[in-house]
Parts: sequence; structure tokens; C-alpha cells
Amino acid sequence: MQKIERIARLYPEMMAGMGRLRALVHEGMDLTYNQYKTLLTIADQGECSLSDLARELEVAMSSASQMTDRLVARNLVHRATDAQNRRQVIIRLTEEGRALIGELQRGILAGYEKVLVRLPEPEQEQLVQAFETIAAILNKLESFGQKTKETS
Amino acid sequence: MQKIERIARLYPEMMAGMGRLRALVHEGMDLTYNQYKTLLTIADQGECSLSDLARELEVAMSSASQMTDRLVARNLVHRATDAQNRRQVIIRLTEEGRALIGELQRGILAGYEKVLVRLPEPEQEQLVQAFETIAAILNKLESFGQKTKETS
DNA sequence: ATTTAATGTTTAGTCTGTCTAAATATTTGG
DNA sequence: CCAAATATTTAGACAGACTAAACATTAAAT
Repeated sequence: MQKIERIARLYPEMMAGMGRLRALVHEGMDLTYNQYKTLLTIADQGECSLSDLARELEVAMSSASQMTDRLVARNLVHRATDAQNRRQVIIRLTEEGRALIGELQRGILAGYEKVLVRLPEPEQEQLVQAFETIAAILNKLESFGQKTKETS
Repeated sequence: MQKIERIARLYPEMMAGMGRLRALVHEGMDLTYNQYKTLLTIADQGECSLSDLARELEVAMSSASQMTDRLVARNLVHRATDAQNRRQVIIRLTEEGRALIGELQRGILAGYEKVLVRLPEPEQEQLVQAFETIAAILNKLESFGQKTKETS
């Protein structure tokens, strides 16, 4: 099958490009991409437990815990034990966190703008389209991937 | 601009999918993805200096050096000082390295095969096509990205 | 020819992010 | 009430990445 070789060859090349894109877009931000993603996830959830966060981020719970530590240390996230179920923890953004995420998002949009504007119109469209295609198709991998991670 | 928001929203989603794909495909390999990529780069170059490797991998030279250390420790790569220019180093695969990379590549192809086969034909094609589009477009970022890294 | 500058690599030290395994707590069910 | 299940934390390890500083070697300049 020809496709297989093509995709195997393209994967690293594409990922390198994605890395460059990310570097350009997130350049000068004072949160790493992973921290940003974590903050964003918490924001999306409104509030959630650590298990929820770990599931969303697709990492082990201890990783989510540590990630949360960092954000708590910067006063971007608040972590409290749930009164109803006291083994659980509830995490949510602080005011500062909410403010920062807005600021970051504006910066990131500006970053994408600056990069995309250099591409001819049709390529911009192709790029967005390709992102959508890949996201849609690879989202199915959740189902048969069986990412258990520490829950095995 | 609508595209900007779309791409900003899609980036993390897509990267998560790419991560799952990688996890599936490289599952059970005894080299990490980065080590595999490094080995592959050295193989592609035939032989190269550390600076060459760092440039190809788009990392700082000290990172390339450390990466090489790991592969040398496993006897997959040979590192020798160049006789012509003795501050330079020449790295190439060992026999063992060459053997392993072949084996890994076969495993990786089989991995992609196993994943792709679950997708309907048209989606397989779309996926490959999208990979190609993104790789092609993002390769241009090299030019205006100015990845200097420790050379600033 | 020496000294200085440029080049190429390594080392040291720090940090993020990830994992597993082993504690803790806290419910929940028998 | 005690055993099992659930939720989190801590400890310890490792990969991978960076910067800054030390070395070594070669090239340039006076």
C-alpha cells in the first residue's frame, strides 16, 4: 500500500512544521504551550476534578496533578477539596487565570494572523481545511486507541 | 477573520490526534519517537557533524549532542572526531543502528497499516492528502521563522 | 609567528513534562 | 464495621530541551 509509506514519511515532516508554527505563534508567551492548553481545558470545563482534567489532557493523573501545581503556584488556578466528596478535588481558574487566558488567546490569534497573512489566500484555506480533516479523522482514534494510562 | 479562530481552535485538537496516532504506531518500540527521528536523520545524512544534526532536528546543538549520547550508549551510532577538522565530530550509524532502523521502519509501517485499515478508504485518502498539504505549506515556515537557537 | 577571533563540541545546571509505584484519604458495599 | 473501590498526592526516575560557560581547534590579522 502506497499510502502507508507516504504517511510514515510525512508524519515527522509535518510534526516539524507544526512545531515551527507553534513556536512562531506562542513566541514570547509567558506560559508554555502545555500550560496554556491545561488552562484552556480548565476554562472549558468551568470546574472539574483532577481525573476529569487528566482524561481531557490524555495524561496520567499524576501528570495532571503536577501540571495543576504549577498553575496554582502562579495563582492562575484554584484547587479545593470538594465538600460533597472529600477525596475529590475541584479546580477552577482564578480571576488572574481567567484574565491571563483572555490575554493569551488574543496574542495567539494575533500570532496566527501574522503567520497566515504571509501565505497566499488559497493556501490559507487549504491549511485550515487540512487541519479540520485531520482533527475530525483522528478524533476517532479515541475509540479504538484505549488510552487507559494508569487505569489499566 | 474566521480562519484564524478556526485554526487556533483546531491546533490543540489536531495535535492531540497526532499524539494518539503516534502512540498507536510506535507502541512497544524500544526507541522513543525522538530517538527514532534522530536515528532516521543520521541515516538520511549518511554521515554528518553534530551541527548538521542539530540543524536537521531543529534543536540546540547541546540537545543534539545529548541525543547522540543516548544513541551511542546503545551502540546504535558511532561518534568520531573528524581527522580533517578536529574540532568537528562525525556521526554515523553503526551496523546495529542500521539494522534496528530497518526493523523499526517495518514495525512502524505495520502500525500505520493497522490503524489506517480501520478507516474507510476515502478517509484514508483524505488523511494522507491533508498530511501532504500541511507538510508542504508549513515547510515554508523555515524561511521566515528564523530559527536561530543558540546562534543568536 | 603570535595573538585574537571564529567555529564546533561538551559539560554543567536547570526546567518541563511524562511515567510508574507506593502512600494517603475518603467513600461505599457487603 | 471492614474490605474494596475511588481520588489524589508524593516520591523517584527519565527524556528532552535550553542557556551559559568551558574547551579545543582552526583561521585571520597584525
